[in-house]
Amino acid sequence: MRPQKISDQQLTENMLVVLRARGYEGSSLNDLAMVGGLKKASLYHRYPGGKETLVQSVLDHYTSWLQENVFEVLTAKKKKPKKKLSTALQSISDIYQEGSANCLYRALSMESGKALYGAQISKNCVDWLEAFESLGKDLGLKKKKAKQLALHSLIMIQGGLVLCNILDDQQLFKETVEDIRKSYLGK
Amino acid sequence: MRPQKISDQQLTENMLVVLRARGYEGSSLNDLAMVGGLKKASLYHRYPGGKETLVQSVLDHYTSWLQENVFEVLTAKKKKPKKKLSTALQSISDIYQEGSANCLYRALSMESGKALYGAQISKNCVDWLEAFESLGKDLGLKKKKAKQLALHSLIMIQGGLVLCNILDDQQLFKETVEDIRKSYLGK
DNA sequence: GTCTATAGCTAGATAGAC
DNA sequence: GTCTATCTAGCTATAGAC
Repeated sequence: MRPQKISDQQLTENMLVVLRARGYEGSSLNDLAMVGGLKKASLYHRYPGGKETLVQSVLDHYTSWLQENVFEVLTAKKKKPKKKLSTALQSISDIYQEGSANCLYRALSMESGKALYGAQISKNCVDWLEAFESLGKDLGLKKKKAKQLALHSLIMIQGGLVLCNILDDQQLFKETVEDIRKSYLGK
Repeated sequence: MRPQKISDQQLTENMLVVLRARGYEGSSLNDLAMVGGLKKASLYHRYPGGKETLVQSVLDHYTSWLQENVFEVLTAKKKKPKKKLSTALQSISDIYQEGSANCLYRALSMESGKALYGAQISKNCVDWLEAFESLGKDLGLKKKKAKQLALHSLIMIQGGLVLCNILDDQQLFKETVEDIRKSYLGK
């Protein structure tokens, strides 16, 4: 048993960089192995199921991070909603690197990835919507308005990321996040 | 000289379906030939430059359509702005098939496609923003507000398409388009 | 203008040495 | 646990028959 060249955690994070930028078909096992300093055959030791399970693992890691740092923050009891919003938006800025990094859900939603991961990505987006809806109710909004704002927040984030990526303008993403904050604080 | 099996126009439109759904890397020449009822070798007769020029041609066609049916509509002189907005939004619903079809710009903005077409896609998005800004001014908005609404419109369309695609909910896209209309009509 | 055949390469995946 | 070597299938692209 040789020592691991790179930890599972670090490897997953490095592969996430490739996957969110190039998508499922665009990311070769060669690419994914290289960012871990490995040869592709080594990936089959860690992921015996091949590319499909490898990407699944990265997707699970990404989703866990969002659940912990965004969804659970927003649905926490006995915390001030303004503070929860602020923490969640900071986490969102972090995971998308101020807009310079894509959303993995979107990267894996081209037709090939969609067939494999579409169902769970869909479910994860529903979790996003429910978490933001919970925040809206916490702020005293009616259910319908809370639902609207939640949907609006996710549309703005996804659209902001697409445009920030195309126009190469991180300021645009920053403003998008601020617009979401204002929409909740009623300004 | 044998007769063409399929017109250039029809072939381009069929290949657009593949490209917007699968992106650059995800669309093989086999796939692209098949939707035209051709073999891939035949594509090299029409596109001697290979895949890169083929996709370029589809992208140009797509951009021309947007310019004619959205941008030029919005910047037309001597037309009522409310009517121009209505026509442009209908065209947008049409080209995205009520949300069920992706934006080609987004599909080609994964890393591989971005290297090839990123510059012109960026320029095309700027054209979108300028066209909607022109509409805003036409409706009597100040320049800053007109710029804001234009950016908001494109973010909402892109985000709405991403979410409509992930959640498989066309009603969501319809509402997104209506939100844009309301944002211009001040409701 | 379209086709078959094929070149040259890279993809995902596996076997087995160390 | 990682590696080299290799398999098969698919990719882009080309040559040449019809």
